[in-house]
Amino acid sequence: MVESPASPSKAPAIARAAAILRLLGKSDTPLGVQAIARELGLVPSTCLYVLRALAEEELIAFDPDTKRYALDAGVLTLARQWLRRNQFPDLIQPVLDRIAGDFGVTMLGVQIVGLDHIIAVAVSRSGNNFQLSTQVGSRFPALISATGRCIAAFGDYPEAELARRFRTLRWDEPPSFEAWREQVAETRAQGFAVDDGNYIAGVAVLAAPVWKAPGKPSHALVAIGIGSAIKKRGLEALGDALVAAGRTVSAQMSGG
Amino acid sequence: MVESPASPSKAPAIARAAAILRLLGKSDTPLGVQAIARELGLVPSTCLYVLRALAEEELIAFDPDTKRYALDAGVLTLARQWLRRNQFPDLIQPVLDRIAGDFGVTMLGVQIVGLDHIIAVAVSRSGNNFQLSTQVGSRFPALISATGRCIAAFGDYPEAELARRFRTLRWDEPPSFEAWREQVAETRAQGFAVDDGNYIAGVAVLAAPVWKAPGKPSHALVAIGIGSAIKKRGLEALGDALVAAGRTVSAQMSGG
DNA sequence: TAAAACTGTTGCATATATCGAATGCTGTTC
DNA sequence: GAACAGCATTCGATATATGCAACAGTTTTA
Repeated sequence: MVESPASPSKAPAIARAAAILRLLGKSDTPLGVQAIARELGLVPSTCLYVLRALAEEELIAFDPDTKRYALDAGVLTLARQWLRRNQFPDLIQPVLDRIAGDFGVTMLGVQIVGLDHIIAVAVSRSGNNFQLSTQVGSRFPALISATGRCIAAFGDYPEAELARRFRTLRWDEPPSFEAWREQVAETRAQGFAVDDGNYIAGVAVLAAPVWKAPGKPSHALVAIGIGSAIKKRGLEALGDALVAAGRTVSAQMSGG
Repeated sequence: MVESPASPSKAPAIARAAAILRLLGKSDTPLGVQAIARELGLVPSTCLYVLRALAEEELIAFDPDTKRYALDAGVLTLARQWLRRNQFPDLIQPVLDRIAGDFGVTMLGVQIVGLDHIIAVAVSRSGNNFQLSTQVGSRFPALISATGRCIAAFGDYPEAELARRFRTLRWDEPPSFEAWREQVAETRAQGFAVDDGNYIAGVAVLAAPVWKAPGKPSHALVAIGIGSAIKKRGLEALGDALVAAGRTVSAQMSGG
């Protein structure tokens, strides 16, 4: 269950700690030592030491009565510090709010973590649109949906790697790799990507890239809405708005 | 700079990792291996291994060009998971909003982490009140201000421990320990605590405890406002509102 | 009520993560 | 342009964190 990296890490305790944090995050209820050790394939005693160390750092909370462990508020402090140092959420929040309002869509600002995945770092929900719910901190595979086409179009990744990753994706209505490649090419041409019901049936997703520095895009602006509603109001207009906003934010991020 | 625990941990890598995360959080700019090692008193090579492990887990980001490390968005994911599993912020947010609006104060929901410190986990700023700024994830010493009197009043801690901790606090207008003890007694009697300009001159802070389970309070509701403005509208009324809200939330948390 | 099955926890031998010095690299100084 | 100074990184010896087996509670089962 715990992944083994190609070159064995010189600090395995940290990989274990991270796995424990993620497991506790996933779990809806606090877990005991044995349950954690079993789930992650760890030796109970080692697991106990890691848990104690994490509790010492207040990243996890220990309930002496039930002997159960859960995430603690310390992770919040780290997140706040990350947010404080990152201009991207602050920069794009007003942009997201404006586009969400203008077009009646849910807007996301996402950070691109290589070809592996993307993380939502800012969200704006339009009022009239009922919850196409995504929260800050949510993770998605990098190549999925419109954002995926964006990353493929502007990331300059080797074809073979893209194909390999593409096969692992889960869509409501999977496009063929050939169709997808064509859409990626189109994305490169028009500056924004469209996912028309592939990822989630009936839901349209648009995405435009943002660059912190020349090279691969670092972030993306994403619009999500009911497919029919978006198309009625003009898919092009929304796409152009995303591209324009992306350009502005890119300039601000590389300038400042 | 890195604190040495009483009983030496069996997983020191984790303490180092946590120290690194906090250091990177504090820093306004990405740091190199040597800078981190020097600041934390670590051996550079060990520091490097820890950094690589953290980067592998995407808790920190590594810039290959500058060879610098910074917090990564992975910490956001953990924070989101913590928030998802914790009912307290959700429960109190409407309560905070209401009281903030009614009394024109800034409201905080805080989690109590023993006698060591408290962490703000929910915030509501009243519109007309200019920024008495505190953000979610902020940490404060446990015994400071009104919340401190609350913790002392309802926590049943040994007097010596309280006195020891009390001496380390930094106030704008420090009360004497005797005066403080008296205020703690009063807090116990009336159910809420008041800090009238001690912590921050001219600023009044009120706090009422919240219990998840019988024993020591687990959280607190905190009101912050300009002293004169609060006193004009009635300090008692605000205090009673806090106590009532605290009782309601306590019931919901122990019931559900 | 007994005992079985589970839990969290400890002591000890050993594989191994850490340390400190040595290396190669990059940018700076004279 | 050469020597320096600082950096990140590697490498081997050793202190040590880990894995295993045994222990002691606690709840569930017979």
